Amino acid sequence: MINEGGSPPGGLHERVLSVLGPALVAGEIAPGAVLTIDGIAMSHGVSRTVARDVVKVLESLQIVSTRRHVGVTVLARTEWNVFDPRLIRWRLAGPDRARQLRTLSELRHGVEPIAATLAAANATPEQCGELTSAVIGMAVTGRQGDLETYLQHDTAFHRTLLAASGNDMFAALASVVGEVLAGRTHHDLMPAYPEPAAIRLHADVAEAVASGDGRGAGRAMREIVDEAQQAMENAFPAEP
Amino acid sequence: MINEGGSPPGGLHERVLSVLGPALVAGEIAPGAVLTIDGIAMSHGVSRTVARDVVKVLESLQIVSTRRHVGVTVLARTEWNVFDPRLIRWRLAGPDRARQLRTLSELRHGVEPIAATLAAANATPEQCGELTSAVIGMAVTGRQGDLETYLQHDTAFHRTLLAASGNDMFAALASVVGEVLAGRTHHDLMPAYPEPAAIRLHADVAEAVASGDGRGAGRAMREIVDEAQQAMENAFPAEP
DNA sequence: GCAGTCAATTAGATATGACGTAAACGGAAG
DNA sequence: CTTCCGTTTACGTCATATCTAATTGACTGC
Repeated sequence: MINEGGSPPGGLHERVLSVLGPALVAGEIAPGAVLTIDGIAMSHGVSRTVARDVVKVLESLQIVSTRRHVGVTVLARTEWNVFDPRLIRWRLAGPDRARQLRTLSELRHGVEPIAATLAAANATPEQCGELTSAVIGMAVTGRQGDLETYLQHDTAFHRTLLAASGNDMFAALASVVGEVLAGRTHHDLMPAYPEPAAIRLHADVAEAVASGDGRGAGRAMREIVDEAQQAMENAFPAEP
Repeated sequence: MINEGGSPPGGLHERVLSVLGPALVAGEIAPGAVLTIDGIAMSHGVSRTVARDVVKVLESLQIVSTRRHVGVTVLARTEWNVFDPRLIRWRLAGPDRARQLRTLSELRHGVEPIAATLAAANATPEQCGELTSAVIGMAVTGRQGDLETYLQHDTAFHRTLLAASGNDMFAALASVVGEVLAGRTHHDLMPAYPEPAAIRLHADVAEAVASGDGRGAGRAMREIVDEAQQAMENAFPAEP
């Protein structure tokens, strides 16, 4: 193929995936629907090789399953690997955004207090330093009303804390928490100037972690996520 | 290829994957190591097509990344999609088993109380029924010391509860919780006869969920997972 | 002697054609 | 009407060729 029309970014299959994936998670191709590899190849103007690659990835996300003579069947949402970052990104980009944010927020609500407690036992001195400098950054930019930079420090704080928990799976949720935080500030769910109380609580967490006070760290973090959860529920009221 | 030596199970690439995957998560092929698709194809006696499929899956798990002229690089563990059920299974089957169980147990510790609280608001009458019948099953088989059947009812209880939370991601953790519970009974971490107190707490959760008492459900569930976490930590003391 | 450039090499990415195989469908036989 | 077998279909796998990007190293110029 002589590359008709210019080929901008990464691999071909990524381009196809970035079309098919969102379409699937958005429900445009409903569960139970059946595609064929040749159909995918033709409708996207790529070879079977690429279509196969794409299907392999979707299969590994358990969004589809393939069977001979049947084709590529879209699975029910309950089968999907909803923890895959790619899937999360697609859902956040689609009509499911509000629901996904609520879901992630609830997950965060469960995980972060435990992570804080564990961090108090496992954090390295470097990580403690990162936590406090993140808190300082939050305090400074918060007073200035620079919400964007505030968000960066906030995200760094939570990422460091999750990593300090010493639990792989918690650490892997850093990007998810980042999404929730970003979603909040970019949806005008933050006051023009962050609550000094919120910053104070972050400082409490950092201090408790540094002094090995697991219970205290957990308690302070629980207050943080309680408040965040509240804001999220006010913004996106639960639907039936 | 005329199928030399008999091909028992699913696709070829699954067989290769079931060798390469465990080897990677076990650290037999250390992060930073570089493989080649042709090498994989040859060393497993399959075609490049199959090797490509395998690499695509490993890539989607973010265990490896491929770059031209370089090959297939094993990524650092921090990059891995540690929530993928396949990855979890491989780790549970390898030398990382104890650590993975502890990790999952901590995750469960965070998630289940929240899930119980949410379930109190969202559970359908059918789900409430399933919860109570699971509790009854636990009580009966517990008295008889039939730990295997007890485990089944216990697992069903937690699966139903997670599903009833109305949160996709919590529901997806059902298999993880199942692994933790199974790991516990199959490692002789359970008394010969389950604590009546534990069964009582499950009943409390079911009752609180049925009556819409979110705080009560969360509190009772927290006691359950606290106890479980304790047992897990006693069995696998934290290492530096 | 060092830096910048270009060509050769390498290995993955893609395209294509062929064959094998399992599953579903349909017609024929009992 | 049921059972069985052949046909069809679409994925699984293999093999080969070409394209493309990235690395390496030699070559040139300051």
